[in-house]
Amino acid sequence: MAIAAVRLNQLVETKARILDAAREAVALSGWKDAQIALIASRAGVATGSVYRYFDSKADLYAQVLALVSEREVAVVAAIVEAEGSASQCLVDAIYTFAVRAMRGRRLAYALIAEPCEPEIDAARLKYRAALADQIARLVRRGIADGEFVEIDANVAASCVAGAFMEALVGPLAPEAVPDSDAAKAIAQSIAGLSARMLFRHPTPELTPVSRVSA
Amino acid sequence: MAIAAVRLNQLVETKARILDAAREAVALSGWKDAQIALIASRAGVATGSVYRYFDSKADLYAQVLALVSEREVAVVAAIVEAEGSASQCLVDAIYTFAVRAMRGRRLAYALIAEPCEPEIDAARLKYRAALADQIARLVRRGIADGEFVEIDANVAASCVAGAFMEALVGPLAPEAVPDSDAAKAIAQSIAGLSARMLFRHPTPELTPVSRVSA
DNA sequence: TGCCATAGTGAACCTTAATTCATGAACTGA
DNA sequence: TCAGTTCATGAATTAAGGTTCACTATGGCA
Repeated sequence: MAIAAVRLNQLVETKARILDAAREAVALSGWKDAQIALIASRAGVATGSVYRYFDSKADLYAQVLALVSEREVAVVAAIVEAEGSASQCLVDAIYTFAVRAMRGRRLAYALIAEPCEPEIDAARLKYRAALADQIARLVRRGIADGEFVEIDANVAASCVAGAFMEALVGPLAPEAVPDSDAAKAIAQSIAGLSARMLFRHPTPELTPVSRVSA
Repeated sequence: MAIAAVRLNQLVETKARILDAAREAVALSGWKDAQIALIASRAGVATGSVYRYFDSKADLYAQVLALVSEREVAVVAAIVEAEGSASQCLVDAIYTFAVRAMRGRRLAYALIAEPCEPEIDAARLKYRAALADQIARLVRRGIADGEFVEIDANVAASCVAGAFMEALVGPLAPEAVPDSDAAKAIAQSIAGLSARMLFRHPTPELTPVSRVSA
């Protein structure tokens, strides 16, 4: 007995609205606003309704994280797969990630660094891992092409990911300046440095190219 | 009206015992065991007594963190101040930090990466910052000596600190192998890579020297 | 039109530790 | 020895949200 399409649509829409409200709340003022009752009211549903769509608070935020993160990982993945030397791709990937993060500073800060409940924090680790996985692929390519030093790709990828994420934390902090020119300079420094650790030969300074589609 | 010396000693000792019990509990099984009642019983005092020595749970763990972290930061600081090129010091500092962390794997994991309550997490950030500060001093030295690329020392230090900490997380995970030979190799990779991003010239492979005193 | 499955409601309930505090013990100096 | 003060105790309280659930509203379908 199939449920009417209209009704199904309704369900999907409501779920999306809750996810949206949750994302917005975090993007606006971080984890302190990540309360079920608050999200529900923002989404225009009752508190209890949230539990028709999500098993728990942790589940809800795991899905929010997945939603946002998948987009970022996809952007990085696209650059990883793109034309160009591994070195250039790596710099571009990091630069693009950094620029995008700074653009949605508050949300990025929450998703990357802001102290939050252990359950949610655990979900963040998956995101970092997924990102590191993309980097690792690039590392393998660079090693194969002789551009990068020969080293365990996973260790290298962790180092790279850790480097640019940690360096981003300061600039992402809610009170930091969202200024655009300075931000670009910082992103460039971060990308240059983070990638540099892998270069086998002294490489002519690579100018990072933002490959942001939207 | 001075309190008798004996009594004062008693107080200091009790406080130390509570701190110790807290550290041990975390070192043994992480934040899930970081409950006041449990710590109190481990320390051989009543739950309420903990509050004679610490304002709150967060305060207690902030002090535990400070205690452990200060030691690590001091070890790094000593290496930062030591003889030798900035490059060699940097490699040594990271290597030593990594080796020490792996030695006290469970505790290091808890202090660096394990999901925990927001209040405690916030205290961790100070530790990271203090460590980054030490690295930053070394970066400045390296730049002044012409060994490192010219770059904002704080950004560079964040990158370096982020790189080796992130790369350590995997090996520090409670279920990871505590094996000693493999551990050294990993520590060496991490140190080599993390430092490499700063080198101006292709540097002959530096062999990290563990400068662990104890 | 009336039935029924399904979604929505939101106040009440729980859970889980942190925190408090009334009480008593112990030690101090006189 | 005795009053005064400090310290220890641990059961009871609090707090803060997450989660539940008995009830209502809705909309498709015969």
